Amino acid sequence: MTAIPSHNEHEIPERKLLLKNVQKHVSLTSDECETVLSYFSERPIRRKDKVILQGKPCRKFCFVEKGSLRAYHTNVEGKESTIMFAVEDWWITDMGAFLNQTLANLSLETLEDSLLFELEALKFQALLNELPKLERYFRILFQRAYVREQQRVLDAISMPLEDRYLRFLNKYPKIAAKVTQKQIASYLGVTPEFLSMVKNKNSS
Amino acid sequence: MTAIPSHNEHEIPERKLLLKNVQKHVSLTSDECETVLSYFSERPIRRKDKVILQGKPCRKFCFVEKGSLRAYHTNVEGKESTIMFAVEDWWITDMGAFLNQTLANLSLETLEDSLLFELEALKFQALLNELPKLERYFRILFQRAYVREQQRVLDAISMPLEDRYLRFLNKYPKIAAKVTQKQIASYLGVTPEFLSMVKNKNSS
DNA sequence: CGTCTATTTGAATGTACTCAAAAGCGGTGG
DNA sequence: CCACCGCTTTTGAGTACATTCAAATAGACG
Repeated sequence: MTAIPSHNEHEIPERKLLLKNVQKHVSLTSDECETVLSYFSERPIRRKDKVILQGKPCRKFCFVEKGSLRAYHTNVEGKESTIMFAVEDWWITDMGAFLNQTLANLSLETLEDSLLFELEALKFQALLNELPKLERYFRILFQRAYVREQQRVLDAISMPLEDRYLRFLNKYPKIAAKVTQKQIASYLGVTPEFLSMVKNKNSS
Repeated sequence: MTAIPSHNEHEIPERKLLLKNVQKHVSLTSDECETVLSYFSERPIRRKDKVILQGKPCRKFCFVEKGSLRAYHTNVEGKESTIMFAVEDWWITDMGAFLNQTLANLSLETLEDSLLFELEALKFQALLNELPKLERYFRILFQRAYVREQQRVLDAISMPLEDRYLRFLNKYPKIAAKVTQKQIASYLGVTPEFLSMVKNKNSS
């Protein structure tokens, strides 16, 4: 029999992006760090695997410890719209469905082999009750997410595609390097054909 | 000389939408209610007055006790894009500028005579420090705002204008009743001419 | 009542999509 | 290592969506 690698009791907390991320906004004792981690389950997951399926319950709020994911909606005609990408050190889920515990409106799939820290909806509540100081952490998180999405709405309704594309490249260079142009097109809300045209129109 | 109406020391807290709104998510003692109110300044304001000016500092986070407002961005060509409307019982500001204390990217104007409760940026921090339980309130507020904006992005990039228009009417009937069609067009990101056409195309 | 703005209508133009096909690229199996 | 396969990207023609500009009509407000 081979030895089964056991959970390492002496992990260096600094190596966990999750804890570092939380501690950007609230300080935690090492006891509190352990408490936080105890609410999460660590999950290695392979490229192109689905974490959430549109139409199924959405139970998890995911922190990306390693790797990258894409959240997208598929409409009745089968057209995909990408809602967000997440790389290392980001949170991702179908927040609407997660909060209200309704069926997911989005699917979530990995872009590469990844490592997630998953938080169940009930445990999310329980964690906030046990460590109320985390309310501040999540308040700041959602506040920023709100500002970002609002800016994205403004971009979508007020800027021409070329500007939006360049802005995306500029704002999220790490993401741009990992995803296909088709996925960027679906994030910007245009067809891949049109994005290709706009990109290449200057080089005649 | 006419008598100057003095602040009423015995106001019925239930009459304040602000306190009722907070208490939807966290319970407050009557002392805490007074504390909350002490951080705000009450401001009556007339129709079409500006609360925030694009390009100027953004100092206030506004709760609409009465009336309604519109937040919009004006681009270099002078085209306006409406970011949000707020009616009674809503919060509104240029959140990005408010948070980072940068110059406003949006203007905020009333649609009618209104009554605002204004919270200064520094007082926002101080209030959260004095009453940490409000972190939860704002966490929930921003969490929902995030979900709404994300849904709006999805609508904007995936649905035809007619559907988006009908959805707007259906989702915000109170707002739809108060604003012009031109303002709705600028919220949806199209010209008023085109919105008019789409609305009337079925009645040939 | 008069003025100012919003709404509607229409023609011409530009933006973005569909469908189809060719070219490029990456991964997989032989 | 190479050849094939599937998917992405590009290109192009034709069509639909959305804009600009202009002018007429309708409403709102003082």
